[in-house]
Amino acid sequence: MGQLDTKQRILNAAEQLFARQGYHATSLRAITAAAGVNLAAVNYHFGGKEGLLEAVFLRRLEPLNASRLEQLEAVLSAAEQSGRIPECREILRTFVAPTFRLRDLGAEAENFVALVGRALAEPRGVPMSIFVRHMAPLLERLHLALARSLPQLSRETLFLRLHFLIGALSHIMRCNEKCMMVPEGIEVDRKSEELIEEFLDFTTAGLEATP
Amino acid sequence: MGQLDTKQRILNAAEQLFARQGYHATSLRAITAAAGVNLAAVNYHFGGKEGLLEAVFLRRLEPLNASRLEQLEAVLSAAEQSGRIPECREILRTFVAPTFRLRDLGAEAENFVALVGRALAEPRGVPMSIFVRHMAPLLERLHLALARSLPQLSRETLFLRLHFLIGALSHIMRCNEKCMMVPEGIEVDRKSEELIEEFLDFTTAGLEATP
DNA sequence: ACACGGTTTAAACGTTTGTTTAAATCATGT
DNA sequence: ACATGATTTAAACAAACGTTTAAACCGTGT
Repeated sequence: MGQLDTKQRILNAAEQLFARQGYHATSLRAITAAAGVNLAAVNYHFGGKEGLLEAVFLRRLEPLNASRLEQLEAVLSAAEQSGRIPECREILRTFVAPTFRLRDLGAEAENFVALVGRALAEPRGVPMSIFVRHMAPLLERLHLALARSLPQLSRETLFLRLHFLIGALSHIMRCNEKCMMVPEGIEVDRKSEELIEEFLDFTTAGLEATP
Repeated sequence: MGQLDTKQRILNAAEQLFARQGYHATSLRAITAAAGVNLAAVNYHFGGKEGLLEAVFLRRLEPLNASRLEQLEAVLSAAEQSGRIPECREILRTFVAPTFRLRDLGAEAENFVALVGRALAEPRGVPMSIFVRHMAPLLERLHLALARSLPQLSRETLFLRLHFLIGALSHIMRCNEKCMMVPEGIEVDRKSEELIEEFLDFTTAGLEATP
C-alpha cells in the first residue's frame, strides 16, 4: 500500500511539473516536495530522473495507444469487409479522438496531454527519444493506412502532411488554456467532441487537398 | 572590432546550442566554450543568460517580422486597390514564406529556424514569453486580415485554425532534418520553395474548409 | 517475540549551475 | 608616451542539481 501510494504520488506530481515546466527545468526536489515524499524515493522506485519520465509516459501512453490501435483496426476491417476504401477522416479520428478525450478524464490526465504535446517539441534527447520509442509502431501503422486512403498523394507529400498534422495536434494539445495569446474576447473552451470535429475539419481538408 | 566579434561569436554559439538542446539544457559554459570566449563575457555583454536569449531572438526576428509585415501590407493594399478580397493563400504566404526562406541563408539561420520553432513549444516561461512579446503585434495583424478573407468562419473557428497552422509551422520548422522518424526511404529534403507550396496547400485547404 | 525484506528517512556526496569580483589587458585619444 | 575607459581574464562565489549512503522504520510470516 505504502509503495503504490508513494509511486503514484510521485508520478502525479512529476506529470504535472514536467508538463508545466518541462523536463530539464523540473528538479527532483520540486517533484518530491509536491508529492510529499522523500527525495531519495525517486531513485529508489524509478532508478533516477530518466526512469521517472519514462514511467510517467508509460502509465497513460500504453492504454492510450492500445485504444488508438484497436479503433484503427476496427475502422480498417469494417471498410475492408464492405469493400470500401476507409475514409481519411475516420482513420484520423481513431488517432486524434482518444487524445482529446483524455482531457475529460480530469485535471491529471490533462497534464499528461500537455506533456505529450511537449515531448514532440522538446529538444532531441531524453523526453523525445522515450516518446518516439513508444509511438513509432502506431505511427507507421497510421501512415500506411493513410497511404491507402489517399492514393493520389506521393509518399513524400503524405509524409509531409502527416507531420503538419502532428505539429498541429501537439501544439493544440500543449495549449490547453490561455497559453496561447487570445486576441480579445474569444472563447476557446470548446467541448472535446467539438474540438475533435474542428480539428478533423482542418486536417482532413489539408490531407485531401489536391497537390 | 573585438567587441562586435565577441558578441557575434556568443550569439552564434548560443543560437546553435539553444536550438539543438533547448534553453534550460544549455549552460553558459558550453556556449562560451563553443564561442571561444571567456565565461564572464556573457554577463558583461548581455547581462545574463536571459538577456542573451532575447538578443539571439531579436537579431533575426526583427528583420524577419519587418519583412513579413511589409509583404502583408503589400498584399492587402494591392487587393484593396483592385477592389478584391485578398486571397487567403497570399496572406498566409507573407507569413510563412520568409520563415522557410531563412533556411536558405546558411546553417546559422537554420539553427534560428529550429530555435523559433522550439520557442512555441518550450514550457511557459522565459523563452516563450520573450518570443510572444515580439510576435504578438504581427499575429494580431495576421488574424485580422484572415478574418476579412474568410468571413464565413466564426471568430472562434478561425482562431482555432490559425493555431493549428502555427502548430504545424512550428513543428516543421524544428524538424529540419531527420529529427522526425521517417518510415523508410522517404526523401524529405525539399527545396524551400517547394516546401512553402506544400505547406500552403495543406493550410489553405484547412483554413477554407467548410465548417 | 523475533527476524527479515521492503520502504522511508536525513544527511552528505561530488558536480554543475549562473553570477560576481578584482586584476590584467587592450584600444584609443591627446 | 601616457592616461583613460572599455574589454577580457582567471578565480571564486553561493546555490541547486542528481545521486548515493547508511541508519531508522515498517509490516509480515514464522
